[in-house]
Amino acid sequence: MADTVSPITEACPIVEVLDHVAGKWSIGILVAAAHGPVRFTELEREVEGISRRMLTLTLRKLERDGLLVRTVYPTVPPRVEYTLTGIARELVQTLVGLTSWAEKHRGTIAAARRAYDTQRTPAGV
Amino acid sequence: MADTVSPITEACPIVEVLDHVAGKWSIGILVAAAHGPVRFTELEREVEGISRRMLTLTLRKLERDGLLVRTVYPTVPPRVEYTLTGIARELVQTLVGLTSWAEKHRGTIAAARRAYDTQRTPAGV
DNA sequence: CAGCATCCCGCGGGATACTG
DNA sequence: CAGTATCCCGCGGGATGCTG
Repeated sequence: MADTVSPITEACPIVEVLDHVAGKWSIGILVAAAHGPVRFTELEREVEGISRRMLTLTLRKLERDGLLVRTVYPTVPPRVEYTLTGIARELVQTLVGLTSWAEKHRGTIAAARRAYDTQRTPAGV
Repeated sequence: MADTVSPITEACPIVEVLDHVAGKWSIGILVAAAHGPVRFTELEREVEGISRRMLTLTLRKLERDGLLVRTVYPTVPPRVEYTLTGIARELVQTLVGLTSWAEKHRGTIAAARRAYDTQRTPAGV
């Protein structure tokens, strides 16, 4: 997404954000991890539908971006905890704005879609 | 992205937002169209790197979601203008928060990445 | 428990060519 | 000018199985 550097992507670092947050599961994980240190299996349960593979990959990505801290307790069986960093917490805060927008307009958008679809399919195709 | 309805996606309409805004070009187009009614070819130039195909597809999607209004002037040659709707304008406003976050922390994130990569590649692999 | 490795498939999206 | 249509490929991500 940030491969081609265009004037717009330069002026618009939103693209960068989306890169960190992209993928089907990043945000879900961030939100799920927001309520405190959380273990791998906890996340696997809370972020419903995620596969073990994608959980691992996404956690690594978030850790690499400095959004998550991974703490390993060398016990048997192993215990690993993930914690949001400060900037990740800020990010989650910021996402609340988006949430509000979505909640506020979800009805409007749904209606717009139906209108559009009805218009484009007048007869019962 | 919103196919499987999980407890989290229910409680977290961010997923919905991202669905409207998903894709490589949606946000770029919204931003480019924010400065007033804009024509197809204008967008093609301003959103650098976009193909005609993806421009069309993304415009249709945004129109369907009620984020963009498409106005056709039946002249020769044809003239088509795209305008942000109110909710799209609100959305763009909201995205500013994300922008700020990105600008504020881009350095930190870049550093985190380098640290992570260095750690995982100690010798000169 | 918390992973990593492998196989596999769908679809987002690029390149290209044609049209009202 | 503003699209549509077709072909094609990479990669995000699901399923499954193995390990320290």
